[in-house]
Amino acid sequence: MTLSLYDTARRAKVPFEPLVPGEVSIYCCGLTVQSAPHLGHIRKEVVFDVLRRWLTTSGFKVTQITNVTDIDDKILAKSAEAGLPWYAHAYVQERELHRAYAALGIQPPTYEPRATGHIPEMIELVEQIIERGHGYVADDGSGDVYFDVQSWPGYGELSGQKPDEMEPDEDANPRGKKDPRDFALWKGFTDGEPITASWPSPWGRGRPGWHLECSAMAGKYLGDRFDIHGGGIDLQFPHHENELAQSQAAGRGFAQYWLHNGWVTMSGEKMSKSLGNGLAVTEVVKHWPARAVRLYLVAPHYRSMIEYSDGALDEAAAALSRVDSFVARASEVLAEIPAETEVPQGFAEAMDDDLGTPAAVAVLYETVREGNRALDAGDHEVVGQFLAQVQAMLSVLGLSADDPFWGNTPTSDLTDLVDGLVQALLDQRAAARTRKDFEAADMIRNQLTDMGLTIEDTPQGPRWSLD
RNA sequence: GGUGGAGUGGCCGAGAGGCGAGGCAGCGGCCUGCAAAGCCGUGUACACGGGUUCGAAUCCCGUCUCCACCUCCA
Repeated sequence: MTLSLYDTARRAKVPFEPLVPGEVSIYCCGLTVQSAPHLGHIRKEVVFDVLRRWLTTSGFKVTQITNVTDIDDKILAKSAEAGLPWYAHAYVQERELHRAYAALGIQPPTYEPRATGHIPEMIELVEQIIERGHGYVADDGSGDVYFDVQSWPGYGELSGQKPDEMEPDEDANPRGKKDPRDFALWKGFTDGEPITASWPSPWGRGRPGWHLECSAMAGKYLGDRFDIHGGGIDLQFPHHENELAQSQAAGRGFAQYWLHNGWVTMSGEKMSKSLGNGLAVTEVVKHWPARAVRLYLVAPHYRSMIEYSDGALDEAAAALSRVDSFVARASEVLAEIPAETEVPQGFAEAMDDDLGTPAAVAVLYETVREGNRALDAGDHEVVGQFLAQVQAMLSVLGLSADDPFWGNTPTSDLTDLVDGLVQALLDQRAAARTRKDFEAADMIRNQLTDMGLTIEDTPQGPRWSLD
C-alpha cells in the first residue's frame, strides 16, 4: 500500500508520487508574524509535522520550507500600536512562533525563510511575469504592479472559482487596476509608511505583495517544481490561487499536490473568558499538558474542522494518560526496553490513507489495551512487543514524551528528592497496611493525592505518578 | 450570487450501501483491606421529509440549520 493524499486541486484522493523518487519537497505557507500564534495557526504546523514524520518513517527524505511573512499591512498597523519598529515587532512575534513550535513538539522546518530576505528574488519573479505579458505597472503613478487575471486562462482552477461569477467587492479601492480581480504583485511606497518598509525596484520604492512572497521563496528553495504545497484551507483562495497563477505565468511548474488543513473554530465567547487570551498556544498549554494539546489536534482528521471545547481537551488528556500509564508500567516491568519496531499494519494503512489519524489513533488505543492485557497476564515478551509498537506510533504522531522537539521538558534535579520523600511516605503507608491500620494508610494516601499525585498499588508494590 | 464544507449516541470524533471505528463519561463485573490503575461486559446514534434497494448514516430528490472563502483578506 502506498500513500495517497487528498489533492485540493484535483478534488480527489490520489496516489502520491514524488518528482524525485525517495525525496519529498514541501512548501508550507507560514504565518504572518503580526500577533501570537493561536491554536488554529499552530494546528497547521502540527498537521504538516505529522505528514513529515510519516513521510520520513516511510523512507522519504523530506525537505520542508515554511516561510515567515515579516512584512505586510497588519504588521505595519500592529507595530505602530505596539510602539515598535515594524521589523522589531515582527521579530518579537517570530520568537513567539518558535516558542509555540517547541511547546507542541513541532520540528522546525528544514529552512524558514523570511520574506524581507528575498526581495531580489521577488523582483525577478515580477519581471518574468511582466515579460510574459501577465503583469503590468499601474498607470496611476503609484508604482503598483498587478497581475493581469484576464491574461491567465487557468485562473480559478485551484479553488474552482470562475472569475466572472465572483462577487465584486464594492468597497475595494480599485487603485490602478485594470480589472478589480487583479491582485498586487508589488505595492508602491505610500506616504505614511516607514521608509524602512520599502525597497528599491525597477518600478520605484515599494514592497512585495503577499502572494508573491511565497512563490519567490518556494522557487528559490525548492525549484520550479516541487511536490507538496500546504496551508490552511482559508488560504486556498485567493492566496494559493494567486501563487499558482503567478508562478505558472512566470513559466514555473510549481506544486504537484495541494494539501489544505481545516481550521479550529470556536463556538461561544466562553473560551476567551476562561483562557483570557482566546486560543493563544501559550495560554492553552498552561491549562492542559502540551502533549494532550497535541493529541487533541492530531486525533481528528486534518481536513476536518475542530470545534474548540474544553471537554475535548480534557478527554485528550485522559486518553493520553492511559497511554502513558501503559508505557510507564510496561517499562518498569521489562528487564530491557525493546528497540523501536515498525508500527502495526493497521496504523500504517490508516496513515497511508490521506493521513487517517483518527483510525491510526484508534490502533494506538487498541494496542495499549492489548499491552495492558499482556501486562495483567504477566507475559513480558508480548508486553515488550506492544510497548515497542506503541512507542513507534507515538513517535510518528510526535507524541513521544522524550521526543527531542519538546522544547519545554523540565529536567529537574528535584526529581530524586521528590521520589525519596514520596517513597518515605509510601513506606510508612506500607507499614500501616501491614499492621492493618487502614485509617492511617488511607490518610497518607489522601495527603499524597491531595497534592496531585496518583498512587497505584501494583503487584510490584505501590507506584506514584504526577499527571 | 459563486465556490467549498458540515449536521453522527450523554460528550468528543471516524466511517461513506450490509459485520455497532476509537476515546471520554456512565452502569455492571473481576481485581483491591478500601481505592486507584487495568481488564471484561454494557450503547442499537447518524438534522428533517420522501424515494431507490433484499438492505441506507452512507445513493437520489426535496427541506432546514450552520460554517469558511470570494482578489492589497473588512
